[in-house]
Amino acid sequence: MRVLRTGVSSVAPHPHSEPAWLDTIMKGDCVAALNKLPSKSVDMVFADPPYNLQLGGDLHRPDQSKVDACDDHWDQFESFEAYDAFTRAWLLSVRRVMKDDASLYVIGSYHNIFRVGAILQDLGFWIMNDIVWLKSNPMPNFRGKRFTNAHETIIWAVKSKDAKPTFNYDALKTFNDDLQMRSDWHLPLCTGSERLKDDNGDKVHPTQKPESLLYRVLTASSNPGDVVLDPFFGTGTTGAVAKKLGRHFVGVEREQTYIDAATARIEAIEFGQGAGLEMQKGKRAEPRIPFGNLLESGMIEPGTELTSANGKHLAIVRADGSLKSGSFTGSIHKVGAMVQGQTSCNGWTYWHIKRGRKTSPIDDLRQEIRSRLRA
Amino acid sequence: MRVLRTGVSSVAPHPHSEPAWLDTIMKGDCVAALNKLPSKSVDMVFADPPYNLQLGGDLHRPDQSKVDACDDHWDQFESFEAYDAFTRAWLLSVRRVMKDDASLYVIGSYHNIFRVGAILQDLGFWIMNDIVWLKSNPMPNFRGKRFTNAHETIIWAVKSKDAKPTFNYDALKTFNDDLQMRSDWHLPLCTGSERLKDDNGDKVHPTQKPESLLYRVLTASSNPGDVVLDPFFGTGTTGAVAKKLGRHFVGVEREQTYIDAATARIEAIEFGQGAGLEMQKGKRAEPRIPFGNLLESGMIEPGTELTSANGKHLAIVRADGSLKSGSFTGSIHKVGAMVQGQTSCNGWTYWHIKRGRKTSPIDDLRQEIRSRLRA
DNA sequence: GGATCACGTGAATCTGAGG
DNA sequence: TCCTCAGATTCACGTGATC
Repeated sequence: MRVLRTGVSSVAPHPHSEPAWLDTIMKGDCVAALNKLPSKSVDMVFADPPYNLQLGGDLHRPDQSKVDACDDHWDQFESFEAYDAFTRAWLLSVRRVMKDDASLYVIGSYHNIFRVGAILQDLGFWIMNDIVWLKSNPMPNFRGKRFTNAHETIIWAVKSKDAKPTFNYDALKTFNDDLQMRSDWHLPLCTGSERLKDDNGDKVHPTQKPESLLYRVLTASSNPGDVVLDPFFGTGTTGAVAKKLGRHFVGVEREQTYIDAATARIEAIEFGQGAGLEMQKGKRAEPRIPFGNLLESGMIEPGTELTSANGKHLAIVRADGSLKSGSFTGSIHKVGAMVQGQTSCNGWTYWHIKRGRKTSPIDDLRQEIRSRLRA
Repeated sequence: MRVLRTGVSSVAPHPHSEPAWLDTIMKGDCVAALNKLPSKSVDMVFADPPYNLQLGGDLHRPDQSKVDACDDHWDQFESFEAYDAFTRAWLLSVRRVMKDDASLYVIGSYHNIFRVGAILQDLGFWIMNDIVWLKSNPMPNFRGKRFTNAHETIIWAVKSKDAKPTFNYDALKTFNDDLQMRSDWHLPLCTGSERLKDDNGDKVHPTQKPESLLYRVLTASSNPGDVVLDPFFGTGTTGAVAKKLGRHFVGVEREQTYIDAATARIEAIEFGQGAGLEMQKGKRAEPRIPFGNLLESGMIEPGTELTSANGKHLAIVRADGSLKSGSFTGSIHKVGAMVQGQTSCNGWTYWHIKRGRKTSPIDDLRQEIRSRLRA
């Protein structure tokens, strides 16, 4: 097995003992190569498996005029069966090396993606989303017999229903001009200077994916320092973007031509690091401040009156940090829920306090404490 | 079996002896009902089968209102095996009644579409395209745990590789401003007055499809006078659009409530009244370019410094498209507002980037991406 | 009467830390 | 592993009331 070592490790050494396969391309068959990795060792997988476009040839028989539906069915079963076996094998290998909360992204077209998706489900993977990559510049349908095939499908799956994968929701929302990122991604094809060409000017790989696609996948489901596996490495788009974004990679590839192109490509990239890689964090990342802290710190006195935003509900703050509203007592959340007759409530944003002439949510006080803590 | 006869036949009599089932809704199980149709008797099929959604508990919006989920009994299956068996059964029944060159459209989501697609292939169907219906107004992801599920997938398949289905290429191209119709269709959900409501104002069917979707399907793959089958008729969108466009329909439906609603709906339509209408187009607004696109496309590197026009304020671009300026972080718009102490700001014109000796607003970069997309 | 705003709602596999 | 409970979380668009 040939192994590529890029300069990555010297730039960003793994904190502990760095495994030999990190930031390398393993040459060989996908299943055989993955067997050399420890189980539960990667944080994310991006897979661009063969689409099996030649499948059509298998279906075409020379004496097709005599083929009846039953024989036709048999032919297809045979060749789909082979693709399914291949798919099950690599998915099982990938599954073994995935950490329990790792994310798997698989891209494909209508030729193969339905089989991949069904097998994923059969193997116990849990689908989080399917995503459509809409190509702004697809190849037209020359014969005018179908719709222009203008998209590919990406399946985001995890190992089980209970997995808690990385999902940088706030980062993606900020990325998308403060709107939730949707399941449709409008991105151009890989063309121009990004497309790797050989000495003859021919494209090195027939289906090189654009870096923008990997950028979005890695931003969504990985963190700096994570290990990203690509079992069909090709010309190394996954590795290139991983290195740019400060992630480690490991690739598997059978063709030496692709390995050579990918190696040169990745070596020319600088490992990303620094403040530029920090991502927007949500409220959950902030330290938890119990409501009692507002009393301890003197920001609120026992006996203070809180109101709902519309002023309809009143509550008194008691010395232990509980509220009393009529016959209801309990935490800010519980009392907020009870006065509204609901099952849950975010007391921080529901209850308001009068400060001077203005009324503001007690969440503002929490923010003041948090900024004090940071200082 | 209850049979609905609409007024269609009197308006557009079938040339030969018109079968009793034409322009009717057959009540009952899909397979049993289809057994009563002659083989090779329909020109097109549109199928909207149960999606096999697997919902956890209740889901509430941030304002505490409860999402009215699709939890109907007909959408519940015990296992993937059960769903697969159901799918194989109805697809085989449909296959028998399809003419050799008939088109089959099946719509689904990631819960079921991969299984449907794989089974289609296993049964010998030939996939022509997969089409994505991009919803302009999907339900958001309220908990921020996934991408907004903003699309559904439609598979267009025929009975065999050799089938020559109807495809009204030129009509579609004309509809699409002289561009080939692509595999991504941007259409809004079925809402407003089009959505059927009962006396309580509740929706009659949880998953009524928009007529615009059927309009496009029927225009693409059928001709006036053709017979269109919908084995999961629901509230009859397929029948309604078929009648408007001068196609005959035949539907199968188990629930009397849906049959009643569909009957009334279709009877109110005049045969062929919509045939001269121009097809509903998706909005072709200028594509929205989120700031993150500038990073994925490599136009801006993480760590780049942006300034306000007067140079007073600086900010660092981070990999996720967020800015960091002092202790402020967020989108270009939010940070622009914060550094100025204002409530809102157009980050595109506020922030500037140095390119060579010149400093220009980042909006210039956005324009470059737009022109690239147009090219 | 036109503009504005509050409100409702859509095929959804929708929490997680701590005890 | 289970239970408890703090507390985080939404976009587009149509309708109808109000100004």
